[in-house]
Amino acid sequence: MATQPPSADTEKESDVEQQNADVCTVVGAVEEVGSKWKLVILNDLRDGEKRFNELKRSTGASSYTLSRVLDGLEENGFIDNRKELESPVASYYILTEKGSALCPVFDALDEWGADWLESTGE
Amino acid sequence: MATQPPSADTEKESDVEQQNADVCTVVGAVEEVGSKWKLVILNDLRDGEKRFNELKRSTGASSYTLSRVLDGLEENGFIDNRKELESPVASYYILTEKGSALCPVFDALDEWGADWLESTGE
DNA sequence: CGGCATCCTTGGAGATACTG
DNA sequence: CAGTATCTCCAAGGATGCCG
Repeated sequence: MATQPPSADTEKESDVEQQNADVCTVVGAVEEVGSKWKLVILNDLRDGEKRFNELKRSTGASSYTLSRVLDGLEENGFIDNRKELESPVASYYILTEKGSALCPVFDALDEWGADWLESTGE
Repeated sequence: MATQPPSADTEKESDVEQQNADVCTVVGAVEEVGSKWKLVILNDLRDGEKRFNELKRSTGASSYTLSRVLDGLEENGFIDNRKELESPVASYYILTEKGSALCPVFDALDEWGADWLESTGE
């Protein structure tokens, strides 16, 4: 794939631009959910609906971080937020279709981890 | 593992410690390969052996970053480095077993991306 | 060609405190 | 309980330059 015409004289590092933006869907996927917390939180929501503080406990994220990541995930359509204004307010987070579609990824990750994480001597 | 006794009066955010370190293998896996470049590079190496500059082109990472991530990946046993001291030096990177074992993850990621990335309107 | 040393900018993320 | 607002810190990562 001669994607790089060698004719380019100004072949600086800054010239790569965004040619890697859509190399393949994996890259795109990574760009969207490639951060630690996003993965951790989404994986945590596989169990089903969870509350803010539940997630805080299970993931270990701070309120600040959790709030932000949750916000981002909702914006990108990975999760859905349902608020109940009853007693002292309760908001539940749950995976959307888009988010649930990531389950195979987590399964694969889980399987890999089971196979290699232990023997690596963390 | 009741690491968090609800009876704790000093329930500060800093008390969570590492109870999330081994919640499940997914978290562990994410800790190891949860960064953008690691995923991107590993995915790129699925095609087979590649040279430094090949990776630089295809991933769009700078030499500095690439070098570092590659180094980390090698340390963790994901990839293998073969250097040929011929003419102007050539080093090839290739996935190890451990690294190849991640392929299912990338496949899942790829499939997900194909399904959802386009319709999301990047 | 491969890749390390340096500088510098950004944002991810924790601590803490405060509000509805 | 569920956030939001700040402040701060540090690592990730890009740009450049240089060297084997």
